[in-house]
Amino acid sequence: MLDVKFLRENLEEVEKRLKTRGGAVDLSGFRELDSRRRKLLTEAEALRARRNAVSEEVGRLKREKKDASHLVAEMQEEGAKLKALETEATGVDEELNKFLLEVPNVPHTSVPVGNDSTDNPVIREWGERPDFKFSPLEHTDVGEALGILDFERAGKISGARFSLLMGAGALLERALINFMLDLHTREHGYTEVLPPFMVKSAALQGTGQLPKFREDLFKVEGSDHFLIPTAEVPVTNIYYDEIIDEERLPISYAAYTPCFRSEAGSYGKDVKGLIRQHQFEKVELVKFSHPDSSYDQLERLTANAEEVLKRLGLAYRVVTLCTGDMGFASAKTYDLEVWLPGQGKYREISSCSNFEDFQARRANIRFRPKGGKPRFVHTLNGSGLAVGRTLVAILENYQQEDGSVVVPGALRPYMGGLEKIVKKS
RNA sequence: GGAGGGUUAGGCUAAUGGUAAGUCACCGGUCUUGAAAACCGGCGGGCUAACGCCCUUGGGGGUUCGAGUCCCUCACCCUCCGCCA
Repeated sequence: MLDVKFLRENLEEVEKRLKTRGGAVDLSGFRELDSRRRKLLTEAEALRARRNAVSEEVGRLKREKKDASHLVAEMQEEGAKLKALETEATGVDEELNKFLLEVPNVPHTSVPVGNDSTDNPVIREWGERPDFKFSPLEHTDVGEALGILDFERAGKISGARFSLLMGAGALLERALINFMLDLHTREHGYTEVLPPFMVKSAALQGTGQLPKFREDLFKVEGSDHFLIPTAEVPVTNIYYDEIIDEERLPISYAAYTPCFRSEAGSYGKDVKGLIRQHQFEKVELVKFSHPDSSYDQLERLTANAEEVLKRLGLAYRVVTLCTGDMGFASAKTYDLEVWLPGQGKYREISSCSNFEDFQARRANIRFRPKGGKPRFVHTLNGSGLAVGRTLVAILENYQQEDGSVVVPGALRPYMGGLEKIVKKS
């Protein structure tokens, strides 16, 4: 959510910059709503001030055993006026709030202007793409041939966009989770968190998924619970409505969770394989930062996610999302894209964002500067990494001509020393 | 599921229906060579150039001239019982 005062004072500039995100941005209603709200507030406050003064006078008269009935009668009338005014003010307030909750974050000045993913500049590349002496298969073919991936049977159980990992496939997934968590907690200074996998709507509003993106979520029937679309939601909301001691910043958390997404509107996209699922596993990195250093923290967080790919020996590139491709709540986002030889493309495997105070304002997460008033923190997060897609990358990059898959060295300690996944006879 | 107790500002804690008192921590100041102590001030949010004014006692609603306090409702926490991995 944007700061009302900031919006009031910079409306034209904000509108101009939000337009670069593409889509419909209409802030024209703001001025009217804001001034109506302020006018009603002033009127109601004046009435309340009078009521408070008169009530005090009534109390004084009663204590002195004097008659106060004329004042009481007067206030009974005034009370009705005040109530009407308050009802109207509450209405306008709700309208303004509803409006503000749907306004996206303002892109940082360093974000390139562009329309879509084709305008995202590549800022660095790492690693060698493997050179195959044969035509590399997609991960679905590799996995199904090895008997470690089963989409048919997953379909019987849960329908489309679900998967079944068997044997070495399930072990590989578990190894990746443990490897990533160990790397971030032991070497990058993150504290491990295992949060709830269901959250209430207030938490989703805090991080920005609600109210605008309800259709992307799975909701539990008959209660105010949603399945988390990412660990960002429960982990960022750990400090919902809290004031954090300044000395504790930055706070860095790493969390493994499954993620659940309805993928509404993505029909026909990535229908095959593990790339786009209703349920997938992810290790997420979340930071709470002092506003002065949040962009340094974004660089560090991104580097921490990249380290996973480096240790696994997977070629990747880093792109800066242009204004038209950024998420709703983000001020700046880097995507990590891993090379998938089976598809012959780079595919997103991590998305690292600085939300500045956009989420902190919604979730009321503040810190107290030395001797000063509480200020909003900056929140950041990034995948470190999407586990399912990492498994895809391993199957495609480490596949052998005989159909086996070599286990990257970094993962072998997590797989009982297994060096190669082969078909079980 | 049943019974009882609870939720007040960063923490802790008070307030016969009369307009949120105190305390600890923290910040600033006076004093001091420096520090501590002591004393003074500040320490939830909004509006205002300022003086001030308004809001804030878990959420929502009601009664009342006036609600932390009374009533209704919801949420969460604690204790006990039942069920349960």
